Amino acid sequence: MNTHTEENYLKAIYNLSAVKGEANVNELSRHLEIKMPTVNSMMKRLADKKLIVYESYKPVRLTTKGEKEAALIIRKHRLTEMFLVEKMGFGWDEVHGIAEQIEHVQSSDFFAKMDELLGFPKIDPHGSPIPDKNGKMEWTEYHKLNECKTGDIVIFKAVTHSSDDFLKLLNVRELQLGTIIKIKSVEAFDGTMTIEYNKRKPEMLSHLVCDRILVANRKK
Amino acid sequence: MNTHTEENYLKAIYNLSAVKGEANVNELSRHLEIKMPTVNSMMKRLADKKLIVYESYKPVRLTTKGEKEAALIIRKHRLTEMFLVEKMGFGWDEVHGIAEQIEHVQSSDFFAKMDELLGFPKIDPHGSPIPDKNGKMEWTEYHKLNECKTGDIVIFKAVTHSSDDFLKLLNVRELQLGTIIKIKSVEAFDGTMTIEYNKRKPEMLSHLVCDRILVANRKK
DNA sequence: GCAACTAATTAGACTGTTCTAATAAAATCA
DNA sequence: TGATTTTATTAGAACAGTCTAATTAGTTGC
Repeated sequence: MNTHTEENYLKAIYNLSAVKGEANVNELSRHLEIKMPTVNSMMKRLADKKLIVYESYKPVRLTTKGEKEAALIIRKHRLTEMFLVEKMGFGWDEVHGIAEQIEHVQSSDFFAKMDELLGFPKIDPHGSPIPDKNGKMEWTEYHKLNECKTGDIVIFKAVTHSSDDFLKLLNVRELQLGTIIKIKSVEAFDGTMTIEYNKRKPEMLSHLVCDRILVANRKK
Repeated sequence: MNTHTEENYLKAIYNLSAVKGEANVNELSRHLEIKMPTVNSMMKRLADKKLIVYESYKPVRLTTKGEKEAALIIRKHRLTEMFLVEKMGFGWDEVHGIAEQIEHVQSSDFFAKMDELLGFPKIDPHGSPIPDKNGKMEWTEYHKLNECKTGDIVIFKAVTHSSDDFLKLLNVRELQLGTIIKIKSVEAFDGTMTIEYNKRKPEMLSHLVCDRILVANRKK
């Protein structure tokens, strides 16, 4: 008996927890664009339902049950994104908002069919892993482009944020998942990187952009 | 700024109006499985928004505005049903419930893409016409199987109800849209029809079933 | 360690959507 | 036409989800 609303709270807690293992009311409020007192009262409700662990004035954590529910919503979201890109011809910068609506559809058949038609994908169009039917998810060990040094050659594997504007910036520069990137130089002052790929002329990427790009060393 | 709820009321009024041009509170209540006082108060809200014409103790009618909104929701519903059947491999008996959820997605791009991928279909998997982007819909002149006489040969064109059970009954009997049906006899007492099609042995269909099957004379 | 700031909570209100119980109007039918 | 049944309405309550304003608890910086 999940409401749309509850699912959005769980998803937000899940995403924020990914970094620190917990989320505080203030962050949730900003992320969901819902005022703090509202978030606060919802935390009590989620705690009553044993979906989160909540004590006054402390950050919240998902319970095992809450984590599983959140992961399954994220599974639906990411399967949908993949379907929209692979089977319907949308761009990776167009699918987030649509998937946010479709993820709330209550029909396991529907998502099972997507999964099957896609050949049981492990990642979404942004390189993020798709949790399995039990809510288990495996993050391959990537690192941020930011953390690379001059001379490194790496493969673009995923983005950590999927905002329209960010993805369009990458589109314009023809940077796609799988692109092999060579770091030509790193500006000491502000972290701006100059990179080369696809035999194009060098591109410069700001620190903020490099912080949102995940890469793997060029082996496999 | 349509809510999910409002859309469901409009759709119900639209569907009930198809027959008589108007709908009363009692019917709406049964159809939506929402109690009469709730429906009643919603009628006032819809009237305030100029979506329906409502006077106490009288049936409601959609305004031009309300009719257009309803038709556009039905467009989304039927496009979705067609997509689920044609592009995802669902059966015509499986798609109604899923489409009821997806029809509320707010993204014209999403439905435009479906429409395009489907080659701009004019009918849904149950033979019902899909309203165009302006909410205009054309019903070809079909008649009920019920109204046919012994000896008539007709083509199965559409169903007037899409309940699971009804469609499964047709599945079991291999009755599909396009099937050419010959009426062998009609039972005078209860209207049961004996029909023949696809070179199978004759089948008997109850009056209720025949009432929900729309057919065309066998010309075009 | 206190002042100032930030984060979190409480209290109370409002909207949307639903309900039940009671009442009233309209329709039916004998 | 008057009694009965059906349909519709009003009144009032409830819950989910949101808000603002006021208060309290923690945190940070001298």
